[in-house]
Amino acid sequence: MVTKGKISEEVKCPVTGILQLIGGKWKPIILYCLRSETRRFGEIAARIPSISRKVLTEQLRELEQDNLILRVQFNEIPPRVEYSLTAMGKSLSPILHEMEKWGLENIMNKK
Amino acid sequence: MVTKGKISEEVKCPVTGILQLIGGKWKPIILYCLRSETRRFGEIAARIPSISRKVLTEQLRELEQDNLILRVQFNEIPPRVEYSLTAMGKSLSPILHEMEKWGLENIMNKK
DNA sequence: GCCTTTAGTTACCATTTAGTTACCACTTTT
DNA sequence: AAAAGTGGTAACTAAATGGTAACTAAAGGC
Repeated sequence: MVTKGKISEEVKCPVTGILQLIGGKWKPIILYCLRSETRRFGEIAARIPSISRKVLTEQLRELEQDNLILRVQFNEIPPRVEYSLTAMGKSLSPILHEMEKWGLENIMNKK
Repeated sequence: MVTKGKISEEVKCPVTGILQLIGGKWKPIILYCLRSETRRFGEIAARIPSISRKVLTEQLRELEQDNLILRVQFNEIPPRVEYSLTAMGKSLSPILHEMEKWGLENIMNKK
């Protein structure tokens, strides 16, 4: 148990704080994928082919709990679930946009 | 072995690419810590108290290999090592700056 | 009757990442 | 003689993350 005491000490660092929300391997990509559109579970999975459904489910749940995305479930058969960004999720878009820009400039045209 | 094939397919996504460089739990904080100044190993460790020396060493090595930071070793006794951002590392600053801004607005004044 | 579709859940295992503890080398200070 | 200071490394353990396979629901198609 290291965390409890240290977090409060370190949350002087705003970067540490945000990493607790979007610091996972997949979360920025998921948010990036939802940046402009509401998408169904299957659509997200199709756009991020290497994520497994289980992990996608877990990550979406965490993002939902952190109030970054909204999950709307339609009780139909077959089921339909739509995900979209909340206001807080949308407020991350400058970060994602900078990441996208950097990626385009530094990775895409180098390979 | 999943990666090889999928990476090339997915590097249409610039966010995926950048996450391979700065996606770890500590890397953004380390880069943020070096954003304006050259710092010694011990200084970085002091500013990020909950990271262990081992993990800090590992992360610094990876950042160095990815050409984001520069490591300069002075052969003195006691030894001195200075880390600073490379041009490529500095080019990440808009991202770090947006993260810092978001953290300040959304986390710091909420708690 | 069985397969398909969708968005999961559950159980279980493997891999990756992170953390702890002890220790080194070398000189100066106490 | 021993401790302090610096930037680590090695061996080991723990935690986080990722993956697979089997299962669910209800209606439609063959």
